Amino acid sequence: MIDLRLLREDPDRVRASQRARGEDVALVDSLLSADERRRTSSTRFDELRAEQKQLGKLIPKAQGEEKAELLARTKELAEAVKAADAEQHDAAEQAQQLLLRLGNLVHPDVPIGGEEDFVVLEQHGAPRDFAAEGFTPKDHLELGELLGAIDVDRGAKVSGSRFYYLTGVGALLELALVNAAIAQATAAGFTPVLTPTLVKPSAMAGTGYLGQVEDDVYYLEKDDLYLVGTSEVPLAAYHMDEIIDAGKLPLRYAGFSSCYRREAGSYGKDTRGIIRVHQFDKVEMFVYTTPEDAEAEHQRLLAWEKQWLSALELPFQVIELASGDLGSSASRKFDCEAWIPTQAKYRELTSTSNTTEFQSRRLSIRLRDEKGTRPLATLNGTLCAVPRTIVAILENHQLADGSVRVPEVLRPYLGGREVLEPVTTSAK
RNA sequence: GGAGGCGUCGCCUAGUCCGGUCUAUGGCGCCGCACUGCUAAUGCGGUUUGGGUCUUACCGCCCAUCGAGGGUUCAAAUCCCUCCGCCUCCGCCA
Repeated sequence: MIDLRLLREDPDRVRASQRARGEDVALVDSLLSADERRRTSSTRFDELRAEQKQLGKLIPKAQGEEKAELLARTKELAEAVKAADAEQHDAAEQAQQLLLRLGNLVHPDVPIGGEEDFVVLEQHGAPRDFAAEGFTPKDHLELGELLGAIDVDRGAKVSGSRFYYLTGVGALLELALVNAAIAQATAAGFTPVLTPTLVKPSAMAGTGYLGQVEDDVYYLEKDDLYLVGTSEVPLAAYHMDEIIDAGKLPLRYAGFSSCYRREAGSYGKDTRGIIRVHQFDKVEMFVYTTPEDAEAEHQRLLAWEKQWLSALELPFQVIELASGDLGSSASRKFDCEAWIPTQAKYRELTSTSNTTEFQSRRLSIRLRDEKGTRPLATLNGTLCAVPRTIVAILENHQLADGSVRVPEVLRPYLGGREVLEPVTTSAK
């Protein structure tokens, strides 16, 4: 949600932002007139209500004919107040509905364009030359099956496509990744948090996930609850309806939770292996800070993501997403993409967004400082999305015999193991 | 799932039975000022949040806000209904 005052004072800026997103520009004018109506009707209600209160005070003191007259007058007034209240209510509701449809303001430095118009900012490490090493790399699923780490067949049998089991070293690898990620985050001052994964509509809407991506969200109708697609949701809603003392900022949380995504409209995409799945675990960084500090914090989140991928010894690049690919809540977004040898391309492993005051306005989270109370800024960034990280590790660190070298950062969490070996006896 | 109790402007709390004198009481905390070698103490004032109005700053004023939403009434913290949350007890259960 953006500031209505800003919309009134500088509608062109909001129009430009909507245009950059490829979203409805006319929404701005609908919103302007809805806001106008809201203010007019609320002023009218205020006036009528003030009169009603004034007259109401006279009634207990009045006597006889005078009292009867007053009662007749106030009765009339009560009708008018009721009507004005309904009108005011309706206008406010309508304005709010429109306001919730508006995306966040796009940061001025964001490249304009769609999904293909991202800009590569940096590259770290270099893809391995398997030809020079004398073997053809296996893909993550083949490796995962050799290692007894990944079982998609039984995942499909039990739960359907895009589900999987992590077994043996696969399970251990996830736990090692999660522990190492939480260790890095904790060392950086984050508070580790295990979150709910079922949330109310208010939490889901507040974080901006009930708009254009609503189809991608699992919903439990019987209980009116949503399964979160990321712990960003419960972490953002954690401080819903609160006012936070500015001295406590920034608040940094490292959430760990399962994430659920319907992946609607992705039929045929990434059907092999565990690149794109309906359920996965993820360590997510989430920060509440001042609007003034938000851009610097965004760079810090990106730096922590780079530190993590570097520690895993993965070749990756950093891209800045274009305006049309931001999602409604982000004003700016950077992804880190790791090299996937068998696909010969970089794929998203982490993503960090500066959502500025968009979520805090929707969730009614404010800060209090010497200037008063005002919305704060929220930011989020992936630290470790488990399945894709496993994909990248298996493929990039594989050896000719199908075993996989363990990056040093994970060894303490795998009992010192340096190499994951193929299992000889298949469980199948 | 069943029965009962509770929800007041940071925290605690008065008010709810019996509607208007509530512009919501008092204490604690916090902020400002005064006074005092310093600290402490004391005194005075302020201290929910949101919307609107106004020279979009200050001051002021108006309206809403007593868990949320409806209803009754000229008038609701107070009466009625629905929902939410917390607590106690019973039942079931990993």
